Amino acid sequence: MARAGVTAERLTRAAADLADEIGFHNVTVSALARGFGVKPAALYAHVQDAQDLRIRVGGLALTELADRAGEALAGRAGKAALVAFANAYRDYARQFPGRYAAAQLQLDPETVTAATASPGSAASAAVSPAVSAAVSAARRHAEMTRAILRGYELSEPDQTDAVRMVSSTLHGYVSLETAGQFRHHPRQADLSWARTLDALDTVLRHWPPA
Amino acid sequence: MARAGVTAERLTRAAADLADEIGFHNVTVSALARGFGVKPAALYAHVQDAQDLRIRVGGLALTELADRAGEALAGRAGKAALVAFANAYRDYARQFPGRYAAAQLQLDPETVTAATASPGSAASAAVSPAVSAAVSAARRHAEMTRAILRGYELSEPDQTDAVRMVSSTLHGYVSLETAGQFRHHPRQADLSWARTLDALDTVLRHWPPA
DNA sequence: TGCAAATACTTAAAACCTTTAAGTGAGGCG
DNA sequence: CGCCTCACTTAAAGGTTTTAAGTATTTGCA
Repeated sequence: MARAGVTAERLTRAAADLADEIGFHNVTVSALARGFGVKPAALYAHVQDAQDLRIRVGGLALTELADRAGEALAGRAGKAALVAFANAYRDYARQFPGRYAAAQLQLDPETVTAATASPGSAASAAVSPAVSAAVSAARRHAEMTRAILRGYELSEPDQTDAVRMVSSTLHGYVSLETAGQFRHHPRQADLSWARTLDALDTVLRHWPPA
Repeated sequence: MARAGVTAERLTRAAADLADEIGFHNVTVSALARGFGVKPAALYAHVQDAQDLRIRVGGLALTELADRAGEALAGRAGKAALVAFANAYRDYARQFPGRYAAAQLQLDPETVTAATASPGSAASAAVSPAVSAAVSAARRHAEMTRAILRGYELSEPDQTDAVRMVSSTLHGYVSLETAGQFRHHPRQADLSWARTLDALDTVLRHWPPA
């Protein structure tokens, strides 16, 4: 009975890799156990349950994505920052579709609120560490998006509105593109993407008054 | 052995209702059978399999959404059309979260390509009718979005790029909002939504040259 | 060094799920 | 009236998650 050396981290990474191969929603505890040459029940020593595992993969993806986006942002400002950030985002989604799907995991609202409310408080003690990690990675994304907008001199509440619009457009585009929605028309998705970023830049420079 | 009167349509509607209640990915053939007071195996007389059922729900949602969007669009042009269309979209997603999730179902690319290539051809005969319905409903959405842009006098390929940007922004916003992403900040999601639509209108009126 | 405690893994089992195949009964139609 | 179709049931195989209890290995400490 040689030990397989399973840990929560290795499990999460294996799940992420598997998700990129066969699709996030096809990843099962059983398949993962097979990959480690171990019985399914063994995994429950490292991970609370299947949902916990999924959330960990989501957290991993959000963290990796934030790291790449952060690198892309380094030393850039204005439109260059926007474009580099957006491309990091899109490239990641195309290279790691399973991870990207995991990052979009809809945590149930109450859990998110609890984790957001007061980190380290009694209320958030009930929240699993995986959820906290995912939520804090999501916050990093929001902060980076806000950092990009510093180049556009928007003040509150316009800045928040603009952060939401930029996030929406980037996420929406990548999401629709990977869903194959842009394959109905011959226009290359790369070109539309470039023009969409041009348009975002334009509207950020000329943000309409309320 | 009284007949329960199950049909594919009733099944689809029940699945959609259940999805709105308990979440799309929690809908099972078994739960659905229980709702009809019938054994799970009975449903396979009306529906190919679970995936077929999911695609039907997606098609139903896309169709309902297209109907509402179409009504919202009637008699409007320019920004009024954009706003009415966008609100129809967002309202639907908030009122029917399970259906909306079903509409986002990622059909696998090859299937979509087959259904898109040549409707009614030998190639698409292999595609299930549910897939065809979903794909054609998706096309209706694209056509309506294009209709909105007629008010902005964009010519190809700008029009296609703009269609993609608008779709992305609307879908992305609704998707992030329902995922609870906008709850981290006190700014009301309704207000950011209105400003996002203002911004979309602005950029469509001043679409940047290539 | 050697023993005890912690822990990685197995076996076993319950409770779900999907799906196919074969059988039964009821309703519609000639 | 009898037959056929078709909605539904029963039966069964095979997959999944998850808990509980047992076994063996590694760790850590005296």
